[in-house]
Amino acid sequence: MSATMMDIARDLKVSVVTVSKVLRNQGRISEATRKRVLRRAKQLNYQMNWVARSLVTRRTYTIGLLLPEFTHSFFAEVARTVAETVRPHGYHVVISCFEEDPEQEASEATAMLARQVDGLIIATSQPPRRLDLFKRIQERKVPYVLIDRLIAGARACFVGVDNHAIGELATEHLIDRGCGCVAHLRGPEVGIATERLEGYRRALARRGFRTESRYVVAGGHADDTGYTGMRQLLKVCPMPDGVFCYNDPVAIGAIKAILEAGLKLPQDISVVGAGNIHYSDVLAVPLTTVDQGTCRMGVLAAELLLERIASKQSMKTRKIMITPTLVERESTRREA
Amino acid sequence: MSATMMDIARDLKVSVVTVSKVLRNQGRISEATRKRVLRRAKQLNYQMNWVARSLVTRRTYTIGLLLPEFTHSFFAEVARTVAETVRPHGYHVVISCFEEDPEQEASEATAMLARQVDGLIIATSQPPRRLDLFKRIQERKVPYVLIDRLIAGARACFVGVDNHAIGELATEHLIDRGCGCVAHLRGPEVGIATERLEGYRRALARRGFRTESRYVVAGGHADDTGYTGMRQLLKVCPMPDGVFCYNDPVAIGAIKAILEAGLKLPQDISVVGAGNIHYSDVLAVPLTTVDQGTCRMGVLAAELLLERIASKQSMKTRKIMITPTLVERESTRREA
DNA sequence: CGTTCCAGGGTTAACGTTAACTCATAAGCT
DNA sequence: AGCTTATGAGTTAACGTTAACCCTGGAACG
Repeated sequence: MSATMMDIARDLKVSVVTVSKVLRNQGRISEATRKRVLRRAKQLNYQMNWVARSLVTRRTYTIGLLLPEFTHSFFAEVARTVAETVRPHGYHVVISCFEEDPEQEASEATAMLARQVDGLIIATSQPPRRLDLFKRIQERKVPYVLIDRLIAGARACFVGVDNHAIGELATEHLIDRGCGCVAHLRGPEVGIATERLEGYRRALARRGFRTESRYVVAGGHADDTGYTGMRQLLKVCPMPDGVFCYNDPVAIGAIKAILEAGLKLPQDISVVGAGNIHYSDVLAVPLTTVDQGTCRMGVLAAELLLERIASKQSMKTRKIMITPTLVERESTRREA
Repeated sequence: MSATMMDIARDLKVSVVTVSKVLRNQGRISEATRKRVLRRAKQLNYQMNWVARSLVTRRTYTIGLLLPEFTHSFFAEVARTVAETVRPHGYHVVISCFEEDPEQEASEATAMLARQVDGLIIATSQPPRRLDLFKRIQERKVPYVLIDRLIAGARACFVGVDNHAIGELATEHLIDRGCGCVAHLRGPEVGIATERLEGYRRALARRGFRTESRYVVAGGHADDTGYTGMRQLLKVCPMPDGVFCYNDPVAIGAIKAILEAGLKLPQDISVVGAGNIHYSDVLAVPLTTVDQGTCRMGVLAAELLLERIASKQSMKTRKIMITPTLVERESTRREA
């Protein structure tokens, strides 16, 4: 079908190896031969077959990115930065999304290993039910980096954000702005959400408040749970005057419920989200949120993985914790 | 490193081919041998090397998805549905984003071809400056499907939405709702935006209005251009009482500008977007928009590609046009 | 008893490329 | 002249699988 090195070699009556050397700029080749090879390659519209090359070099220059979902803008952002970071190094990214299903996560990871990826970046499902998966990856000696979601006790590289700090930052900001009753719309039962809740608790305690369970409402990842959760909070007496939301989508849902109830932001209730997703600043009420350094996370994970791929012997595992920062917009009061 | 069929064969004193046959469920193998092979494979934690298999079968079971950007939720949605559609057929998806840069598009496509993808789905950059790219793909006889963005005159399969209809639907809806002065925040200089503008013009003409250039403001893909564009429109005299926005992000930006100016939606101005992106219904003012059948687009493109991959001889090219539908929410007036 | 047939394997040669050598030839040096 | 050295190739054998064919021994058949 398409031209191979053998075609070029036959046409030019040289050996395939000579062609290979020219195309890789390796070995000693006379200028004359080099030019002939390159010309013929261009004429035949030659394209290297990476499958064949990978088989012998044992490198695919492909890294696998395993995400819970595409459409969550946090993960989309991660995917973009990872791809951009590895591209200059000649790597490609295969993305797969397992929809928060541990079984699918395992099967997707297996498929990637079978396709001989050079490394993996994984935002693993929570709670991690398939620890055998990581044992298998480790056995194959394929380097991998966990991102965003840590596996407790695993000896693996990790890049994520300090979720305790997120909770503390958001809650203290609300208190600083004069909120005397700060509620929390917490996320699902996963480590990262629990840590944010923990940060919320610590901040309250440090400022002399008690955590009251009626002000902590369980929820999920998406905006619908923020909406229903907020409606629930509005019925609590006394009504909270500040809400720390697990993430921005939840905060968006919460804001919708608040406005629907005829209340004003931030006069009646202040809201803080987390994530600093793209739309959070074009909302009707631009969202005060905690930036978790999404781009830096992608870049750092990618760089860490490249480093691990380059250094054959397993370096000691590293855990990188990004320090979150508060982004003040208009969903929290200005005055103290 | 990791076990190969040869390891299994050596251990069991059978030939590699026997192992291969067992693992593929092909050829005649006695139950006894089959069991021995499978057991040993499990013991060794054997994983098929797809690179080697692909080299000989000439199929990678990988399809390439070439997108202008990840983070735009439309493309993220497409990516998700494509991946979900092809997964049951054993295919994987390699996504690459070229950031609206034709050169990068060409180089990413080349890299995918080199990696021997079985097919390509491309939302090509606009205007398509690298037609040679598609000639090269065609020469290689790799099936491909264009999505969302068509190349004028190309003999290629295509799945997209009827952009004229989007413009007409949105504009007529605004007129039906009593808007006497409908403006348009148009997108960038690409075919798809021009078609929406054309639909806007046609609808105006059909209802007896003239298109006035001062009510058509140029912009881009993102919300910032919607914001600045709307601020510009608000200064026009008389002020429009209805705006058809090129897409939802632009509409979100426009709404922000409108609210900032102290005007009310939909009482003072009605806004229609296009795309029906996820956040459009959780905004402070839920957005009336035109749904472009994003999921169906992904599914149809994937199915079309699979069909083309399956049927070796090139079937006749097909162009599938999705009919958009209006999704009425609260950014347009109810009363006529 | 010879022939056919089939189950259950095995052999050989790819697939397209690269790693690791080897081998002429000519040039440079003593 | 005889030795080393550099140059510009070529040879051979992988990499891990599969396609396409070939073989053997026994059962079935007339």
